[in-house]
Amino acid sequence: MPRKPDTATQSPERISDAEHAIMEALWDQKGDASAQDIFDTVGEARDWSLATVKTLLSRLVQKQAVSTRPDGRRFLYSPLMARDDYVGGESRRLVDKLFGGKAASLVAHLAESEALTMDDLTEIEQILKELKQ
Amino acid sequence: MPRKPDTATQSPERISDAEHAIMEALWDQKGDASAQDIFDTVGEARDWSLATVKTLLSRLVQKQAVSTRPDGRRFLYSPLMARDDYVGGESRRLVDKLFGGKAASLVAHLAESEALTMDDLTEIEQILKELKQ
DNA sequence: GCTTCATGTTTACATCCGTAGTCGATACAG
DNA sequence: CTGTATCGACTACGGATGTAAACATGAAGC
Repeated sequence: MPRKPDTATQSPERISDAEHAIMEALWDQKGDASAQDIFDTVGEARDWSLATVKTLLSRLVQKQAVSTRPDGRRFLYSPLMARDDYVGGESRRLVDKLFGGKAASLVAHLAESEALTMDDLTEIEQILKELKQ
Repeated sequence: MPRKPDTATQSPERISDAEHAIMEALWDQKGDASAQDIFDTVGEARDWSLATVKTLLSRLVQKQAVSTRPDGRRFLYSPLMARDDYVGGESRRLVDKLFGGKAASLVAHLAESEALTMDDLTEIEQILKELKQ
């Protein structure tokens, strides 16, 4: 199976769902955070053990989505990927997969399926107005 | 976002990426299709063997996303899930996961990240206009 | 100096996913 | 009737994922 070199742009290694939760915690935390910090942030909510958090963190490090900096006995972790980039990437994936790459189709779908409230509509109009001139 | 508890109809079992490709073929095919038909449609594009297509089909049947109808010695497959529902579900998942459930935020992001062309913008405006009155 | 605690590393394991080969039954060619 | 092409069912297998325990090591208390 001659696998394509996977987007020449090195390795944006796919981030899993559980890993994403960790990333969110890191993005929140603004600045470095220890494994314990992350655990305190997401452990409760997701009902994860500290061990699980550690595993996810090390996988993220492998995937080069998170960097580490030694701080005495432990590590401090910080995201290597900007949240915006991640969000953008995921959004694009969805649009490509389900809407033939046309973002406008997504919006159309959201609108038609009533996933958008009247408030949303107004808000979007506002955004468009600003963007357009 | 007062969203309903997820279609009371129990488990819409998650559909994987590869499986989704099969679903697309089924949705296209309008009407029943045999495994061979599906293979002819997606086999080439994804470089899958007939065996792979069969496996994916049976997994989809298990997940109750596809139904079968015997036709002589073989089966005819047809989607049990409407494409719109699938698309809506996936879109919602993304919005929930990355935009705190606010669809307008997604649109805002697309706009700001220049994922929307000027044409898209105009098109969306048009859609909104129609939807709004 | 030991005991204990915190911390990263290694190992574990069930399930899912992508991908496909093999098997048993059947329809069809001759 | 016998060989062959088909078809679905079953089996396979490596890698990813979710979840976590066991382990090694150094720090810190006493």
